[in-house]
Amino acid sequence: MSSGEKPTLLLIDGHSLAFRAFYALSPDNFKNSAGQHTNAVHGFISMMLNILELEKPTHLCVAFDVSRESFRTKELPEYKGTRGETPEEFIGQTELLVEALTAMNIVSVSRENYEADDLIASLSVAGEKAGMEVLVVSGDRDTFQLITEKVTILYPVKGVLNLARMDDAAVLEKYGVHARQYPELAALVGETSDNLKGIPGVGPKTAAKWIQEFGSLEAILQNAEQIPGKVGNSLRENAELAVRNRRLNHLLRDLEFDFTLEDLELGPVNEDAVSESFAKLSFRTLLTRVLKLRGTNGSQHKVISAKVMHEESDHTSVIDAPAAATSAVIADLPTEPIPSELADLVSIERLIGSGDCCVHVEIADSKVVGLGAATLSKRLQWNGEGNPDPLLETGGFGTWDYKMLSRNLAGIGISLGPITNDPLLSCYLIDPLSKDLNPDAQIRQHAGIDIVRQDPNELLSQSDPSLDAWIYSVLVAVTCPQLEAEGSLAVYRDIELPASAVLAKMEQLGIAVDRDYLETQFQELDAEVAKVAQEAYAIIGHEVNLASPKQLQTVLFEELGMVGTRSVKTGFSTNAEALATLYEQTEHPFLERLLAHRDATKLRQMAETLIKSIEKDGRIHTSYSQVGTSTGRLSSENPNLQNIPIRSARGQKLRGAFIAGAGFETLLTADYSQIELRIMAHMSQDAGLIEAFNAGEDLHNFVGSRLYDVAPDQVTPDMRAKVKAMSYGLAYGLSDFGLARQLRIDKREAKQLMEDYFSRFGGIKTYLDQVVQRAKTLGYTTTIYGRRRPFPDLNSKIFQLRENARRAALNAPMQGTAADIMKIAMVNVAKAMDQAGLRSQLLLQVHDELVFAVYPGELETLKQLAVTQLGQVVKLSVPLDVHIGVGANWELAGH
DNA sequence: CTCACTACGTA
DNA sequence: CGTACGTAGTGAGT
Repeated sequence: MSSGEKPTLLLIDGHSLAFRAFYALSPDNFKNSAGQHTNAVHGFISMMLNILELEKPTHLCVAFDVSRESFRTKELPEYKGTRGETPEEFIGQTELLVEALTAMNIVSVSRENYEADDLIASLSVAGEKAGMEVLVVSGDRDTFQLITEKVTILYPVKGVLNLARMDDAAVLEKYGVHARQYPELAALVGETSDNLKGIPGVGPKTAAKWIQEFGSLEAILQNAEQIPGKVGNSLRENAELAVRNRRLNHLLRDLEFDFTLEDLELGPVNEDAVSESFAKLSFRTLLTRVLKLRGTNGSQHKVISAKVMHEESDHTSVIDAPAAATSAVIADLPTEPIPSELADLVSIERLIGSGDCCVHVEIADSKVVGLGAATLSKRLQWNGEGNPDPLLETGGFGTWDYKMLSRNLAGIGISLGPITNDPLLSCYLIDPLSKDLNPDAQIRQHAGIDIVRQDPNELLSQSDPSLDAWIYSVLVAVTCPQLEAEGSLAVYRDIELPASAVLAKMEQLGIAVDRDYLETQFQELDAEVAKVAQEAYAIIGHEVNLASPKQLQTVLFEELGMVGTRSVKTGFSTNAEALATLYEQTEHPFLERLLAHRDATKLRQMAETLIKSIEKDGRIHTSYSQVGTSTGRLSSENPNLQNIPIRSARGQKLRGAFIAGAGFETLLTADYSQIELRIMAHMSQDAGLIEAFNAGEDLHNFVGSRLYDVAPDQVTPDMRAKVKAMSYGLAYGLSDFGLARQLRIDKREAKQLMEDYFSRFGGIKTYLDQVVQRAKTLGYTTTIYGRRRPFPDLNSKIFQLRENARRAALNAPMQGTAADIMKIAMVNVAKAMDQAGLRSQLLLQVHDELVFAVYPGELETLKQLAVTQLGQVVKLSVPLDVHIGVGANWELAGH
């Protein structure tokens, strides 16, 4: 251990980690020669080594429970009583683990009557007092009470390999209370895993709210009379439960030990001892890792890893044949040794030859820690020496999920250069419905190659970036010719690839938001929710979970005796449409409150989600999924900025939170009006619809005038609404039934409307029928740019499936073409802005709308540029109409 | 803890 | 019995 480093004490809850390891690895795969299971021991050591590697602690101690009995079970016999029997295969492994730890010179500790957490708590305090940083690995949230500036909990989340760093900020973020308050929250809520019941009706949210309000559990209990409602009663009745829980979850911090902190220091290991111990356990791969990580005070030269052997050569070491971890199939592919240095990779052409080079990058601790490059026949791997960043910034290679990599690299100050290929995108274009868009699944599917990622004896796979890079190369080599054969290579090269670079930038920019504004909105909505809920309860005379369709069914259709309209699986629907119908029938005031409550909770939740999404830069960075839809559209997530309310006045106010941000003048939106209907007009070549778009008249008025044989200015709002619904519905495969339901007219009238429509605009029907027919024959639909979507269900014997497929098929070319056009527009806009030297920024895409931040002085230029670029993407039989909006925020800039 | 279901916001 | 999405809450299951 280098003396300059800050001493760091790592404390591990032995059983907690051993159990996780036990469930992560199959016992069947891990037995020693005596038939004793060793999966928990193996997994534990592997995970421990992983933590040692990442955290580089100087001191380590592992604490175990002696048995289930402790002073806590003496007070409360049922404490932790819900824990099931220890699995048979686990028995004996703790002892083996302690032995192995001893062989590695690692101190393990346990004590009669105390739990491991008490030992950890006491050691943690001791370590902190001695000026050390302390890391605690424990799956027990009670340890959160130990968190201080110096003490961090590594808490296992989802999966074996993930440890969340819980410090005070993380606890506050996740639970809404400070770490020191966490046990008070747990005392109120209860802890199922410890068999501790909490206050009935009190969940983490309520508990956090109270703690925030009163400051402590004690204060809450003192002021219990002030707490209203059911939960208030519950609290008063069960106060002693909380007190008991708090007593039980308090960890002892003053236990003393017969060793000193110095005894916990990690030093070199005795190779023979570890070797012997691991031999008993039949572990082979772990030995290498231990010795490499810890160093040995035994014979120095026995352990030499493959990579070390090459170190003498240079920065980049040639990898010999693909690692043993890959399947035999890979060995069939030609490999040749390439003497190379990092510099050779920078002049990428030499490596590529006629093939395509791909890279795979691994990032950890804000650094590039792994870099592999490959063509079909060559694999190079960086060994960690020298700086690979310039290579990445030069670009000129392919990689999987450029957009994600670009964002991750940007996060650590590296700007990824332009790329040549992204097999994620090519695989998506081949099968936009694919459920498993990951490299291993795709190479199995497209090239029949099975990638075996890890030796079953190894919990933590050794990373092999060049293998990943090689997989990408294979995928590029297989999918591009297929795309070419299908006529969709241009969609890949000219649309998706360039769009991914534009999207990467948009994601990184994010959009500025006004946090105070959003918080005010949230507060208002929160008050409204509470008010409306109380009114609703008063009307029906009792409380009910207004968010529970099931409970609402009881209230509406049993207690209030209403007659349901639409049926869903659980009974009658309680959705807004059904409630509206019920309201027409009964005018019951409860329905009003319920609808208002739904509205307000939905908006409140959105406001909350948005607030939580604001990053340190004061902006919201959504992620666009370029492979998330079957039609070619984008989707937006974390948060979804493509469904921010606009229709209702109250909802629209949320848009006011999105602003241009410091240094920018205003927001500008550019949207295509009725783009899908225009595409329908073009594709169908229906003379009536084409004329409608070229007439310069309001579209729906024009169509209405044709349909009802009146002058355009004689079309009533009612007529216009019907025509509009009809026009849009067409593109979705709307039926007379659906049209009738939507317009609340009878089916006969709806049917008549459709017949009239088709008699005036016959080309549309012909076109739609032809789309479906073609899709039935070919098995897929295409957009005008060649994007395909397969339709396996179009010939299904099951009516429902076939019908669903039919409607989706007739819509896909229109929605897909619109998506293509918008993506091209984005690419062209970005390019034009660049060429014009504009400093304005493209920030968001919402299917048919783009949102820009306008740099001071660029408003007119940008307006012109946007109109031009969006409008001239493609020449159709009807013009592409672009509408511009300008305003200080998204609400004002909207249309 | 995960999943299906219901609900609801957008284009 | 209208296409395409993402998110959140409930309640029943593991």
